[in-house]
Amino acid sequence: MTLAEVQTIHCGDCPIRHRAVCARCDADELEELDGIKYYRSYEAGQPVVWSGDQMNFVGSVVSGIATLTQTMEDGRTQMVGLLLPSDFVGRPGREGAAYDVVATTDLVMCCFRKKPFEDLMAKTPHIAHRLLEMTLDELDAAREWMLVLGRKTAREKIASLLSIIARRDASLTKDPTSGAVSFDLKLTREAMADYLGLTLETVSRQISALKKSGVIVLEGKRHVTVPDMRRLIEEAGDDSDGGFWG
Amino acid sequence: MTLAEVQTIHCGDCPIRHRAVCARCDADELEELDGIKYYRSYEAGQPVVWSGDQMNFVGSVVSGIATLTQTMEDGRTQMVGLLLPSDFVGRPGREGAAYDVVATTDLVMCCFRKKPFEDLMAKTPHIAHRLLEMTLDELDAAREWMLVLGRKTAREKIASLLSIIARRDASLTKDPTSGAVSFDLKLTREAMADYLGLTLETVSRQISALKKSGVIVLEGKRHVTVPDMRRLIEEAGDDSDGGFWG
DNA sequence: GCCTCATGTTGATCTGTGTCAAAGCTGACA
DNA sequence: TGTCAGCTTTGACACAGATCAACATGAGGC
Repeated sequence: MTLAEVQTIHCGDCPIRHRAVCARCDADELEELDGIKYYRSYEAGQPVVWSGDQMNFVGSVVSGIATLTQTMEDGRTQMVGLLLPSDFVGRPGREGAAYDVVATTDLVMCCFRKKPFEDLMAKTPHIAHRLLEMTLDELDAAREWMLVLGRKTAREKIASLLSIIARRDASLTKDPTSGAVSFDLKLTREAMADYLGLTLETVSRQISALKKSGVIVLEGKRHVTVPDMRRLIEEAGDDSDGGFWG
Repeated sequence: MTLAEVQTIHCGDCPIRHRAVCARCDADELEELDGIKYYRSYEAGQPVVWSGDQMNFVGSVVSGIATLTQTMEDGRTQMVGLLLPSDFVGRPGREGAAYDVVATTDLVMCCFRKKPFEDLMAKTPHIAHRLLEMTLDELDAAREWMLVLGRKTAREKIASLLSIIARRDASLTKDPTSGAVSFDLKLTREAMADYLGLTLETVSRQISALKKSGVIVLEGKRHVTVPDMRRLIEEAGDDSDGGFWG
């Protein structure tokens, strides 16, 4: 299924609106602006927007996860953001996207084309304000990540990523007596390397090192338990009070 | 002069409005919203907002330059953004700023407090839209910089920074026959290192290396001439078509 | 002029991370 | 059951960039 073939389906009842656009407004605002709400579906691995394409819509993730990546000609790649449900992407009217957006799971987005989006912005100032807030949050997160990329050691980078995942991951479990936290790493070592500006070998080695010093406990390759979050945060250097994942 | 002592002066005629907030709207919009426009002045080196302070206003730079930096307890610092005239900063109502904002030259800002700012956003949707656009531009620039920090070599980093400065610097001169471009580097080697996640020694060495291979010509320490921009962009790996500086 | 201090350059050496290579593990599938 | 492919770990080695140190340059003040 190519980008061109993606179905565009009108929807009269977008489940995302209360979390995303309307998170701070009265319930049913959007329903009154009929004809401007759409779904789009993408399969895992499919590009949502490819760097250089016209990005002619604004979309909010309903379900699934997408990654934002930048790539150099020689193949070096850097992940620059994640889109989780309720996050936004898109610059209607902007020539050429700045980075690739790829669905890493099956993905559903609620999309607005240029004109309806501009109408929406003009008619509902509180939605415009909420969008600005969300964008500023993303900007803060991106800037925090710049410190990780520019100044932290490999070990600190891994610890930063783990502590941010631990804070953000909704499916995490917490042991009430010990306070230990566990979660599934949904990333390959290579994906982690792309977030952190490292090689996958270095990621693997540093995870082994954190395991050996007892900061984390691994079951299998992907299930992580953190016996003491403070210890992990300490390893991260400190940041870790907001972060890349929102 | 401490932050608390900064004068807050009502102004009825803010010269920045057409470049910043109103860049895409009819001329005199702001004049009709009297009583919500302010100036603030800062001396070079003075903090505008210190990380952890309440950031209780939104400000647009009228003149001067400020830097945004993040610092770790052990002193490692990473520059995460620049504020040039017409740029914005601030999150009214947000507890604690995410990073330090410091005036690096004498600085004048046009500021809005929380309430007037929210009124402005509500009453003038085209200004709200313009603010969103500007914030999205900054987000794109931050993400582009993440590629530089995470994946580029020292030499590529220097070339990236120089080509971005060459594109952004208003005071640059261009030789009409040869196409050579020259400008003054307004940054110390240390500041460049903080942008690029390097040490100042590495910055110095790589500048010398670029000079030796003829990509740039130096007069004194700070005046740079680029005989062939394509050559510099090639050295940068490629990105360099938007960038950190706006 | 001379001193001082901030900024910049260069050299020698060290080290963290990349690179290349081999082998282990796990789940899918025939 | 065996095989295969993708992911992960681990080792040996190389190298880019950090660190430590010495010296150069240039502007400002006396």
